[in-house]
Amino acid sequence: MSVIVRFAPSPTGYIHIGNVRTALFNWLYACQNDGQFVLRYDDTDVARSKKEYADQIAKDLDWLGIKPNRVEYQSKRMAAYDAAARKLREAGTLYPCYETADELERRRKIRLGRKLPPVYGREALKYTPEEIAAFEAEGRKPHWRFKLPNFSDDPFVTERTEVVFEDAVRGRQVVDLASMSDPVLVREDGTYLYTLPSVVDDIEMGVTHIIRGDDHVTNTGAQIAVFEALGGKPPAFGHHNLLTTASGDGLSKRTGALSIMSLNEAGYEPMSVSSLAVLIGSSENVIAAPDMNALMALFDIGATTKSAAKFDPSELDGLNETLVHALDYADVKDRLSDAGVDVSDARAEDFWALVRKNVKKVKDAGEWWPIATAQKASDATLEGEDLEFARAAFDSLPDGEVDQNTWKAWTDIVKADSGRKGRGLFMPLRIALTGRAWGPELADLLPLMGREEIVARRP
RNA sequence: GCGCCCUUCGUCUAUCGGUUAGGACGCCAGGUUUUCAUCCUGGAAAGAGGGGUUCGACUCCCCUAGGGCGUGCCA
Repeated sequence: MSVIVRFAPSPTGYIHIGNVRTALFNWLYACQNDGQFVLRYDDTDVARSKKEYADQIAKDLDWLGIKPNRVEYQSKRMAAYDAAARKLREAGTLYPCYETADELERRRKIRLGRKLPPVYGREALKYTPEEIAAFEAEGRKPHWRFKLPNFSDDPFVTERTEVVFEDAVRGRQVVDLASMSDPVLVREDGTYLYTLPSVVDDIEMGVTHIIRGDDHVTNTGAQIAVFEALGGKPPAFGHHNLLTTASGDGLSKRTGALSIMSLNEAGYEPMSVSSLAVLIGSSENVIAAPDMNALMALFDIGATTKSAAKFDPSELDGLNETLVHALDYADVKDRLSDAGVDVSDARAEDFWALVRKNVKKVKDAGEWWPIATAQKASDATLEGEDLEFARAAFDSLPDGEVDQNTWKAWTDIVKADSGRKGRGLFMPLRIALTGRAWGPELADLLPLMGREEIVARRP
């Protein structure tokens, strides 16, 4: 049986590293098993779902290298859900409830006050036809709950109350349905909550593995019950651990700075984002995988930890740096151009080979381009003895073409003239030439600059 | 409140009763670069607390503390 997985975001916000972790787990699992990846927008909540978000999610996934084999929108599949709901109503497992939100809230509080789990008491199952008629006469519309096959009010009737499933990361899981409320499947306005559409789609789309965050573990019990009520075979499950921020809070949808979109805009490589998202919280070392195949080789859903992992955005910097240091010119040419590097200049390729070791992001190379190739006023200032030293040094620049040997020849002369050496010798020259106290190898930078530029930078 | 899960260096983690508790990132130091960065080498750094069980516990059990998740007409 071929593997079919799905990533089912609700387009109610931008996705962040936590969401993308789930997407990547699914994508990698599908790739490892020669399977299919379905992108399914869970957009049944019409009030909060927006096309803008759905579009951005698609872009984000594409940027990361996730190419869905199939894209679906739940908002376009209402007929299938209607049919499923009808089937459940006929079987008597989907029943109408007329409580208002306020009433339910009141009951929850009462149960809480009695130190009881705040589960729905199935009051709606006991309505008389007269009561229902009265509700309808008031103009009240019902919402519909799924009757969990969990317990009976009759103490002599013993029904199954536990759902057991084997989880790919957490092992054998037991969910006690007795501690859960019958889930609402249909809202008062007739729209569906995610539970029913999700199960209907998983069945109809042939989903074989559901890989998602472990905040869904308890849900899985009810979902398996819905699968069975619909005559479907529950797929395999794998619930990965969740990420928390450094302060220990769960990642929420609104942590804007951590959205994939903003990470992209900040200049991070997609593979550094993917590497961190996939490898953190697993027994694999967090390293920068250069491409998706390398990451796939590292990924093992069974190696995921069960406890929440702290996600530190600054880890991205280190990962990105090692990735960038190994990037070839061809890989970054377009982006260098965007960053202000003149890629029509013959020096551009050498420039990249030299400067990549000194940048954390590809776009940072843009700052070095004018320093390396065009006259740029010095930012840093030299004073006193260093200034005098530098001026004298520039006057003794050797004649002839500036090549890779020039730096050595030049500094040998300057060293003999001034008696300076080491840091005292090089730092004033570096600062005079580049305006910075750090940067690429000067021996290689000089030929890029050319004689005119060097001379023009005499402080 | 109730239920489920979790707790090893700063961080992500390995260990499946007997180890000098290992690795990676970060950090520190040394080396290379006659400079900074890059690169190389080395180092410091951990079993939440308390009870058990056992010849022996990071590992098994219980309690406490801390954390995550769930408990929605959200997904």
